[in-house]
Amino acid sequence: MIKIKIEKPFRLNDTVTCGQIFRFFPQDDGSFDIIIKDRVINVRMDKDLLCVSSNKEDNLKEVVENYFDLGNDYSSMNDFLIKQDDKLTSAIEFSNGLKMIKQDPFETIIEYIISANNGVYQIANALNNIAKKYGKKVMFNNKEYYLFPGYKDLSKVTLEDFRKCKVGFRDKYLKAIIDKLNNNEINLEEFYNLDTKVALDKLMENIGIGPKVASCILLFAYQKYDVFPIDTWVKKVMKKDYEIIGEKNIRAFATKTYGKYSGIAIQYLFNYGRNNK
DNA sequence: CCACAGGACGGCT
DNA sequence: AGCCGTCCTGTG
Repeated sequence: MIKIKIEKPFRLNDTVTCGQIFRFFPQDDGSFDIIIKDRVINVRMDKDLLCVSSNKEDNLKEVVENYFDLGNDYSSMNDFLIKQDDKLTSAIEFSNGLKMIKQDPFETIIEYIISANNGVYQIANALNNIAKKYGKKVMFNNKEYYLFPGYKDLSKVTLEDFRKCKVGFRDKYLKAIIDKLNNNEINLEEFYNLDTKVALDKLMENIGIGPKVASCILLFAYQKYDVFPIDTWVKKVMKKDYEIIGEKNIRAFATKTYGKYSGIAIQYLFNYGRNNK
């Protein structure tokens, strides 16, 4: 067990539950079990301390600080967004301390391909099915967990196998990108350094990845904050609170107003919206 | 049993 | 360029 002193605003609960990640497991004591790449962690806040335990203690502090982006201060981004759109003021005050989680690129790609035309519960279910079948089993606090498999582990998985994991018609999308990765036709590392527009186009060359999915991948795995993933929820908010209708108009508004922090603005809007119906 | 919710694709204009 | 039927699973 390690304890990390929180120096900058951090809201663990909202950060975990606001829709960035799917494979987290709330515990009875209010803590979360979360599967991060090659380990399972348990996290909870105790005043200004983040308490973390894991089945794998090495580099735990570094891994957790990086995962929750604890080293970055979001206050200048927040100031920028409020200056651009004062309607965001209450959302940002409400969500202060919401962090952008840094996720594993491969898992993020699979997560969001599965997310297309799908509900949160089904997405989590499919991911857990895949992990249980093809990922490494880990015992943690007497509970069984499964790490998410890498693309090499999934190279032989057939369309029928994926269907059994309840991914539905997205089976062929998963197989296509996993084959490409195993044939070294895609380099997951290069997206970190690509310009957002170029990276979006490159991701969308893959079947099953459209504008929304590509934006989510860049936002959650590659820290590209200038994307604006437009889903039905965003469309509703834009219509209701901003009287803007249509993807094209929404995108133009977001680019003009939120600019390089568009993706963060969405997180604040969403987190505020879902807690204040 | 039917309606609906949730993005991307592909065929059509 | 834009519109729309289709894909699968789960819920109400």
